[in-house]
Amino acid sequence: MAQFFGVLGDANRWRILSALAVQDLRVSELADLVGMSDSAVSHQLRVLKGQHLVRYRREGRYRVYTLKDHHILTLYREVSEHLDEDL
Amino acid sequence: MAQFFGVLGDANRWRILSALAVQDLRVSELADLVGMSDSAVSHQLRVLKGQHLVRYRREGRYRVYTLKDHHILTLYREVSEHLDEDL
DNA sequence: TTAACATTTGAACACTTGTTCATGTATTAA
DNA sequence: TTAATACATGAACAAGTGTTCAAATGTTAA
Repeated sequence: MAQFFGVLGDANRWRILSALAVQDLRVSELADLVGMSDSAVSHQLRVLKGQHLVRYRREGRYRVYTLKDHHILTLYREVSEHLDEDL
Repeated sequence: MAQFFGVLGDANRWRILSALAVQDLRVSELADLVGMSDSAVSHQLRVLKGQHLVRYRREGRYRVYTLKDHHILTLYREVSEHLDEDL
């Protein structure tokens, strides 16, 4: 449980998830979008995969990553509301 | 957002929140319940307070901590379900 | 088959985080 | 007022985390 939340406790990982919420993407595309190196993105995708938050399919020589569980968006909205109360 | 999730990314903080979900507690009681030092609990309560997850009221020379936002329990349940899918 | 491309992997490093320990502050009982 | 209690705080340290860089792997185009 704590481990799962911990994975969501990083801004770059949220950037990756947000990008994937819009559309499936290759690693290099993700890297460009979120402004990280390919390698850093790859490392983080591994972490996200570890919590079954993303998965990939192979397309030619690319790996196209996709959001595995859209529940995460619900989670995002709920926490947003919680945080709005903090003003 | 990431910061909020990061705060939930620690097992000891969840232990504290879980204990407070049952009943309001003083720092020393919390420390006993979760098996941490008073000081460690105090440090973590500060972190939780920073995200408006707990608050306290003074009672005599004690501080009685209480869950400030029970939404957190909903969050817990939702993530539990997500994690159950990972089998 | 070979070269180029896309991504992963592992080691190294700086940075962050959580705990302990010693000390400080606030509150009440004596 | 003083001593004791309850808790907070800050510094210090170990352990954990995220990034970079170099090298390895897998895939396709030439």
